[in-house]
Amino acid sequence: MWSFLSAVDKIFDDLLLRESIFINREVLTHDYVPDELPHREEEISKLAYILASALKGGKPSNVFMYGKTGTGKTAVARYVLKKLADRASVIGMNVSFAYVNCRYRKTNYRVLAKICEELGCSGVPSTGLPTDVVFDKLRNFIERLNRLVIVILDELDWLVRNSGDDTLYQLTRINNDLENSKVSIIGITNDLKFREYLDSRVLSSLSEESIVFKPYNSEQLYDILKMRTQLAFKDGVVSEEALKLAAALAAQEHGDARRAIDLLRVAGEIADRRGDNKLTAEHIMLAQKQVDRDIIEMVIRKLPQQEQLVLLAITVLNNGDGQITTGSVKKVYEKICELLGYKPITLRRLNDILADLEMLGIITATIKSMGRYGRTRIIRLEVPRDILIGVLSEDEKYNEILSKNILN
DNA sequence: CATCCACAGGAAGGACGGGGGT
DNA sequence: ACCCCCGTCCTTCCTGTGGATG
Repeated sequence: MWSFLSAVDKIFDDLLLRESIFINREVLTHDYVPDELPHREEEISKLAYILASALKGGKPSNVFMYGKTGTGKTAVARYVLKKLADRASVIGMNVSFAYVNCRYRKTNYRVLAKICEELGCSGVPSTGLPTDVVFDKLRNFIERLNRLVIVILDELDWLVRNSGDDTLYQLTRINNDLENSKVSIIGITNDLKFREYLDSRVLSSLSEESIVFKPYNSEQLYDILKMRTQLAFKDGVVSEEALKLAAALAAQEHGDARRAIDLLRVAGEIADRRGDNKLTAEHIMLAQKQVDRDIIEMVIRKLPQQEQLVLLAITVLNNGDGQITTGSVKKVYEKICELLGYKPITLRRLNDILADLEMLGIITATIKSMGRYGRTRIIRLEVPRDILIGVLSEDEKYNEILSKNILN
């Protein structure tokens, strides 16, 4: 009894006294803008050079920034603009910024509404007004601001793919109707092919200047992690192997710094939870699995019902052998609808959903011609099946479908 | 070499809920 | 109270197409 109690006490003590290995976890979150951006000196000076004309009262050229995810595009933009704002306030100059991530606001109206919000132009509801009315409102507001306005359109490809480039065209021409103010646009995208979708007039005016961001290599990622580690963790808790492994893993993922930092943060959380006072390569390995899983689960949970049903059909088919085609998905999907009592959607809509799932990276689909036997998409699941099953089976009805063999 | 399969994907528009201006 | 506009899903109708087959 005596020893039992003390054992329990020990557990409680451990839990209560357990200290975090973090000193500042915020440093490893996505919104954190570091004071230094290692290995992006060239891009920073290029952007700074372009924007510098603002300080002399000119209108900076519009800039197009390309590069894969996690290559520092957004960080560089934020960093340089922060410096510009600091300098501008010293010399008593007025500059305003509007940052919009088009991935989450991919319609013309929503992008304009967000710009209004960022600039402090009130009276624009989330819906209800005609788009051109919002645009006029925005333009008049900017004119009254009497200053330079820099609009950052991050992940611009999502807007254009979803809603075309009309608003973009209007934005690039807004200066024609402004007397007292000027607008510069910084477009950011990780889709290099995206230029092809743009109207040539929009493209030429948007890419007066362009900056290409190369992926980080393993050593550069190591430097970045090292720097963040010093700010985020207590001294000496993160092992060298852990940092090297995280850098190497992220380097494999097209040199994605965001990924590397995510790995470090999640690994730290795992270590904390387990009460370990050192962050080792093992924690990084665990984090690697966790990070993938988290992202996929979140995406799938947010999918509209019909998209989930289509994904369910693909999951079911993925178990069988043979290629997954649009036709086979449709058959299984309709079977599922029948079993669950839903009204199935048409083939045309199904096509759009498949394209959507592909955009999200859940599947890949390549169009293949079978000659006499028609043309179809060959569909492949791009996420581990067990994760899909894990998320989908949270829903009782989906679980039922997954647990019985509905093929043939 | 034309044919023809099994779709791909554009265009137009409808239903519906959220939210205007007047 | 009225009508208008928007975004989201979805339908209907449609034209386009790579390449094995006859």
